[in-house]
Amino acid sequence: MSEISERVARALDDPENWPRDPKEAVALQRRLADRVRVEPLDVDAVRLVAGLDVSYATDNTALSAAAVVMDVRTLEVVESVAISSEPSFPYISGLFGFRESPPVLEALGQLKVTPDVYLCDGFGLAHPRRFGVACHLGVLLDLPVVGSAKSVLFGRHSVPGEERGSWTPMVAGRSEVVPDSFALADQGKEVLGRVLRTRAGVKPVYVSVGHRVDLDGAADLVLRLSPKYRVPEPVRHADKLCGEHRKAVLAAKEGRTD
DNA sequence: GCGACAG
DNA sequence: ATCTTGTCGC
Repeated sequence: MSEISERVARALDDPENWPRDPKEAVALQRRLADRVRVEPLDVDAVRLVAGLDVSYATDNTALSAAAVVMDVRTLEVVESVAISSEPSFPYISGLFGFRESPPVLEALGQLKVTPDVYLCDGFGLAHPRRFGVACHLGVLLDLPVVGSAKSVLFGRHSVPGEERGSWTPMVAGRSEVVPDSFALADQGKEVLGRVLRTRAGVKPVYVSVGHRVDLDGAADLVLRLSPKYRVPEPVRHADKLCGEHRKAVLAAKEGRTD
């Protein structure tokens, strides 16, 4: 059994990790948020990154999760895993981790290789209680996790330049576009994440720390993983894989009428 | 009380 | 997230 499998099993098997209603979930987030650690990440030392994503059926009765491990330097897929399951928690903005983590953990448990860093399709610290899904997975596994989201949930920010690589800080506060977020950050406002232009002239992505990384390292990594498309490659591949997997499972089910 | 609200 | 055709632009 790999090192990841053991961590996954510990996380999934502990009933304390899986509240059955939103009220308990919020309370648990507040407790787990204290365990998040921000620390430097040497991106040059990173080799394998696992992109994570989940695809849901329209009727909300089925889902598929995928983990795609890529070599940061060559952007080649080293290993990919997809699993199917059923939703165990409703989608509630702010409680995303409770819905997304179980299937993602299940997929990670089947990995043979050991990624250096994990990349989530969602937020980390840029969250009302500083506990987005990237923090959630990071704390449950105590492994480095980065969050990269496609839209904003929480945080004020200005618009970065149009060229690839330009960015602006996201500071604490209700989601809103402000004239100059660098000025706000200089005023001592808590920096929660970074609005990063991964592709010239295209809507930016929102990067934040999940666990055991820092914002500079997280943004550096996301930019390196997005040489051509807006969404970083490992997440892009995981998105495609879990979508295909879910459809394949559905087709197989209908074919057998059981 | 009202509006906002990752995937 | 998912359901969907065409369409605008590099």
